[in-house]
Amino acid sequence: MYRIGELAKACDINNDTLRFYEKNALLSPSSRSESGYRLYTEKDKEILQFILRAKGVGFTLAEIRELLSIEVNKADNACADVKILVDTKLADVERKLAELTRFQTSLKRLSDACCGGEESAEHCTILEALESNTNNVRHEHHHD
Amino acid sequence: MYRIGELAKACDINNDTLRFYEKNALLSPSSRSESGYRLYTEKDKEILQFILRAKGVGFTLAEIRELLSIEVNKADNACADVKILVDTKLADVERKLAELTRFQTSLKRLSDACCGGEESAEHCTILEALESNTNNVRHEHHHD
DNA sequence: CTTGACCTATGATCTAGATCTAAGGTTTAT
DNA sequence: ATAAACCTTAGATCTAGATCATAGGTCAAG
Repeated sequence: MYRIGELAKACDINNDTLRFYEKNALLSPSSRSESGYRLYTEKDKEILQFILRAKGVGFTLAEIRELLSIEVNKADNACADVKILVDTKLADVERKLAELTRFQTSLKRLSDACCGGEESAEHCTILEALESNTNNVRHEHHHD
Repeated sequence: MYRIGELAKACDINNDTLRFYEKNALLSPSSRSESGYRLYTEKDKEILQFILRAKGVGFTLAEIRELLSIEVNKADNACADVKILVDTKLADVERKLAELTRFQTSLKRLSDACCGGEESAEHCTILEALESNTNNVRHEHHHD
């Protein structure tokens, strides 16, 4: 069992952030002490770590609340609803993955162009690096 | 040449957001009309689209400002500085990619468990789905 | 039994990012 | 030449997310 300060320190966040997450239905301590202190279990800690990771990749707290609410349960006929939610988030994640992969490619290209190869780019910005692998996406150049 | 309203509409954002980006050194119109109207070029539009995509994958405006400032120039001896910045962002992107890939795996697992296979999970949450491919990362289960 | 480090609750403050308000100038169409 | 639809500026407001301030209860150590 962790008290609020212990859990906060273990996960490198502020005590108040834990109270904030509780008020916003993201994570409640499994119990309270006699005198009202919050008591968090190991499981609570895992949920918190999930929240922090999800935040780190750009999910909003509202989205994280949804993710945490997912309960795939064969006995439950709300299964279709869950599947829709999961598949929506999955599409979201995959869109981000695709976009990030483009950034990765561009940044690699810039990194290589820089200081490295003797006769590479004479002048290159992230925009140009990105453009060179994005032609087929959206723009129609009508430069005639 | 786009006027502010035209560019905003084309990119589905608010006029005020463009003024905000200008004030915050992210994107300035290439010129002004006689009467002071902002005039944006096609190039400006590309920068804006870059900003919007970068935002979409979780870069802050401050980070985007840095990315836009990257100018790999062989004639410029600040090249080492640029490389450090680029490589820092690259590491950042790759960390996000790894994390997102884990979410993708977990969500796929949930999606498959749900409604699909007749005898799959009886009860499964995102946490459990995530744990099952994260054992080697941090937790030590001592359930004996 | 009191000091200091912790905890409680409520409500205010801060930041980033975006949008809105107010007071007025510009352009286009009638 | 005037109404409608734009544009300008400066500054206020809003949201999400987090942190701080205040006033007080709890608890371990001296």
